[in-house]
Amino acid sequence: MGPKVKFTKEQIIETAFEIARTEGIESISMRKIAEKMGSSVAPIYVNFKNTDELNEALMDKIISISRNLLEEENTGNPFHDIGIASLRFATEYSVIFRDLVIKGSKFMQDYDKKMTLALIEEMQKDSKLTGFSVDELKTILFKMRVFQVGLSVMAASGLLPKDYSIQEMEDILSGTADDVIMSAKLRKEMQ
Amino acid sequence: MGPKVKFTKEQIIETAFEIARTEGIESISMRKIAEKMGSSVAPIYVNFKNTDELNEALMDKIISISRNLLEEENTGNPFHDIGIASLRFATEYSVIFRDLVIKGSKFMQDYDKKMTLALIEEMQKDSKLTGFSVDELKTILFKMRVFQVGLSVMAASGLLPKDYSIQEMEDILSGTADDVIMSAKLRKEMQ
DNA sequence: CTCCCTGGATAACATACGTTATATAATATA
DNA sequence: TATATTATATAACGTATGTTATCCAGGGAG
Repeated sequence: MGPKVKFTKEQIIETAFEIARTEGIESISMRKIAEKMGSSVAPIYVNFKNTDELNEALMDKIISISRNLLEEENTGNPFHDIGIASLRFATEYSVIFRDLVIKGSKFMQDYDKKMTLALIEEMQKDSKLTGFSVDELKTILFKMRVFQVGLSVMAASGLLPKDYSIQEMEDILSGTADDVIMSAKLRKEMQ
Repeated sequence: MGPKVKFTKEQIIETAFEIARTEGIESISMRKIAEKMGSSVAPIYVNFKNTDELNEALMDKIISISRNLLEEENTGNPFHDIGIASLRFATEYSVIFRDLVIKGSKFMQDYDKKMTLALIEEMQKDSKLTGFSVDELKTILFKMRVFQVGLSVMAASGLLPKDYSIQEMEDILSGTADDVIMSAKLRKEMQ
């Protein structure tokens, strides 16, 4: 064998993530990672074939973090949980969140698609939502997704009032959900 | 005098804009502009002191475009007009829109601040909105801004269903506006 | 103890960038 | 026509990037 390993794969990814978190994904560079670790670029190329491979590993870490955030929310209402998890990601990792938004980001698209189906099923079990057709549920869900994306983007881009807390975001999010649902019910009754 | 001018300031800005529109603001470079114009970088440096000055001119053009889009909407309902103009910008110049969203972008923040005041005044004249306090109007406006940002971002990031038209966006936008207003009225009556 | 494998450092190559110094050529004016 | 002006081209400098070839040194296998 050879000398002791001083710089692990995990340490490299963690360092890359730290740069992404503070300066943005685009400003990651091999030399910058190396400098931050106190090494040369050699250990990076031992662990990763090239930049693409490192970026893939970084995306895996980001996905895993967002998954953890979701699992930490456990009200049993996935509708609510996903909204809060997304808001937390957008506020705690705002730079990365904005980077992902620009990218067109398969990340966002996949995340979205995967959730939609599960959510519709959950909505059908919700007592507040009985009596709606699947199409009506889809419309409600879509409106809420739009609102949640808007709130997340505004949070990550400094477009919210100063000191707007996660709690306030949560309130306005569920408040708007109520608006949408209440109005849908009214429209149904008027028919 | 000297030889005829072959590359004007406007042509340079237009070329930079074209690169921004297709590849993103970040991927503008002096050499790329020059190549696209079929010139060297010299004409650019005659017309602009440096990259910063060119970027300023580019932002001016972007602002002017967004202003034009707004002026093309003329229903007299600024609430509606701003929403549609923003949606059109987000769809027609999606790459630039996303770039501006990331940037934290004074552009968005200024745009936002400037509009809020004018909008509140307009809302007070709206017959559908009589009886609301200023605070209630602010909440309604805020919810609509969030929804509109969300819809614009989703449009620009390919998160909407395929072939989702501007008309459909317009419908869901005004539909949600109705939801929010109707619910606010209901809550008021219940008090 | 010696050899060899391998993690790491160093430095180079190629590329792309902003910027600038210099050269060239075209044109209006004297 | 000659000259001064100036729009443009060319090429260089300095910097940052990804990638790779080469060298060094430490530690287990024989």
